[in-house]
This record gives sequence, C-alpha cells and structure tokens, in this order.
Amino acid sequence: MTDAPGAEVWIDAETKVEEAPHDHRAELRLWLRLLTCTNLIEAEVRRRLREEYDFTLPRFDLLAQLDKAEDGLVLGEVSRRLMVSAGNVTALVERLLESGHITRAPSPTDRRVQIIRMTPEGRAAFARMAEDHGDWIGALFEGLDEAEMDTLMSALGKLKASVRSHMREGGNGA
Amino acid sequence: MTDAPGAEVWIDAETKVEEAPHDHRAELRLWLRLLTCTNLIEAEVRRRLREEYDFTLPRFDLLAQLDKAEDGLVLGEVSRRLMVSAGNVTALVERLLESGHITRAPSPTDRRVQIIRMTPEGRAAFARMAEDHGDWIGALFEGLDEAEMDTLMSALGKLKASVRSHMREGGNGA
DNA sequence: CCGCGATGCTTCATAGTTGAAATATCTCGC
DNA sequence: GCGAGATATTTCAACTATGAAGCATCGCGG
Repeated sequence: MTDAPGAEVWIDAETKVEEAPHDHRAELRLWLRLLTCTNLIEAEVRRRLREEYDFTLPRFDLLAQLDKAEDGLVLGEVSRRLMVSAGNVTALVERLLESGHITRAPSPTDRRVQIIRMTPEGRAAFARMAEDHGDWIGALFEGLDEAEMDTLMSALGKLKASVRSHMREGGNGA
Repeated sequence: MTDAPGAEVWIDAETKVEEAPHDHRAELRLWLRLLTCTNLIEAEVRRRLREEYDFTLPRFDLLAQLDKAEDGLVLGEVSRRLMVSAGNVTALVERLLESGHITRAPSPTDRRVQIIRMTPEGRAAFARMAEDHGDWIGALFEGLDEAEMDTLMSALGKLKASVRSHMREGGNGA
C-alpha cells in the first residue's frame, strides 16, 4: 500500500503487479529492525564485559571459538568463524598472548600455519565470563517465549540461506 | 557454577532432560544466528558500497539519517540515531565535510550546537547509492515471502522491546 | 548577577577492523 | 626436482569505534 510513486498501470487481473518498481520498503524496514536488535544486544554485552570483567567483545568471541575447539585452532579458521579479516586476527591474537589467555605455536606439519590454544588461566577466565554472558543473553531474550524463539530461529535460518545464496562468494559454513 | 554439567539427574532414559537449570542454550543459539545474519548482510552491503561507489557504510548511514531529516541534524541527534559515540560522529563528519557531502554550521540559538546538512552534491550522491542499496537489500531478502517478513518483523519487535526493558539505561527511541 | 550542574561537542589514547600488498610456505603438474 | 599457482599469515595505511577527559556554553536557583 501507499507506495504510489506515480503510475500503477494495470490492464487486467493478469497483468496486475510487476509494474510497480519495488522500492523494497518492507525489506529495508525489516533490515533496519534486525540491525537495531543486534546493535542493542551487542552494545549491552560489550558494556557489561568491559564493566564487570574489563574485557572486550572481540577478545571474548575469539576465546569462545577456542573454547569450543579442544585442540586449538588455526588462525585462518578463527578468521572464518569470527567472520573477520585475517589481519584483524593477528592483532587480536597478539593482545591475547600478552595478557596470557592463549598460546601460539607453529604447526608441525605446515610451517605457514600458526595454532593457538587457550592457557589454563585463559580457560578459567573465559569460563567465568561465559557463565555471566549466558545469563545476560538469557535476560535480554526474556520477553520471548519458546514458540517465538523457534519462530525467530527458523525465519532467521531462512534469511541466512537467502542472503548466502545472493552473495557474490559462497563463503564459509558457520 | 550453578549448573555443573555432571549433575544431570535423570532417572531413566525417558526422563533424562528437563532437569537442567537453564543454561540459556536456546537463547545463545538464537543470538548467534541473529548476529550471523546481521554480519552477513552488513558485510555484503559494505563490500558493494566500496566496490561500486568507493564509499563506506558509516558514511552512508550518516547520510541516510541526514536524508530523512529535511532541516539538518544536530550532531547529538546523529549520534543517538546511529547508536555510535559522539567522538565517532565528529570524525565521520570531518571526512564528509572534506568530501563535500555535507556542511556544518553552528546553531544560531545555542552556540554549543553544530548542525549538519547535506549539500546538493551529497544529496545526489546519496540518492544514487540509496537506490542500489534498496535493491541489494531486496535481493538479499528475496528468500522470504511476505508472511515470513511480517513474522520476522513482529518477532524482532518483541525482541527489541525485551532487550530495551532489560538494559540498564532506557536509551533512545529509534 | 553568580555559581554550578547539565549538556554538546571535541580531543585523546586505545582498540578493532578492513582490504591490499608483501612474505613465506605448500602442492601439484610435469 | 622445478616452477607456477594456491594458501596462511603478517604488515601496513586508513578508517571506524569507544570511553574518558576537557572545554565551552547553557539554564537555573539563589
């Protein structure tokens, strides 16, 4: 409705649509709302991480990936999973090395490759933060019941597939 | 350490679950998916803006706000709408001034305040980009039909409300 | 008027982020 | 083995982003 940028010409019932040059209004509003939700949650998590643990979100995200992979991760894999550039990971890793959360070692089989692992201290620090993090997310999503979460989950699944199929490059399998 | 994974009380094969004090697993997965969708779309838009217009997303976002506000915007308002820090806006504005997309003028009524406006060239450049931008978003969302978009829209609306109500500070009304 | 807290913006140090170029290593066809 | 292209990582310049500190200005109570 209400998208009357001039002439909606339709001759008969058959020809009806396909004449309005869609301005993608609905998609844009949806995208904006999606972005707002993500930004709000991300900002809140970032702030709490900083205030309560003096930690940053990118560091936390990297540790989270490392936590899921028992045997350490190759830098390229980290880059793919976090969906950030390789150069970014290098800098991030350097800082986590300094703070003692992780270690870095060259792969024995491929000398190009660097493998990072969490130290016991890193693991402990992450465990503490992760528990709170879960609670924060749980609280932020409190207004949704189980059915709504399922709905969102599957709708976003569809969206994800749609986006992937319309991107230039196929991308990873996260 | 409320939920030691070891303490899963289950009497027999049937009863096994439903005992765990929520670890917010579902919420976390949903959050992750939300984040992935947003990141994918954002990355795609950013790449196309760069490749096709040699422009960046933050600049585009700022112009978009300025485009919606006919009479220019105060910097603080821009900061609130984009949900970024004030210092960030200062830098962004400086670059958009240099490139001639906007102008800046002090408010006549309040000498602390700076008002920015789009130049005609800025408006023209934005119009060109915005049209493509709409098409990109439209294409990325193509896999969703109207009903699914409505569903997403309202579910995200609920999520947004939930998040807002669980943040420390109320925040703005974007 | 005078102060004083609130507000709007800038400055600063630090960090995250990107894309492209450079480097090193690997793999595979030959 | 050799060399060409692919892959993994680092380096680099530019920019985006943050939070805190600093200024200037405003508004208001006295």
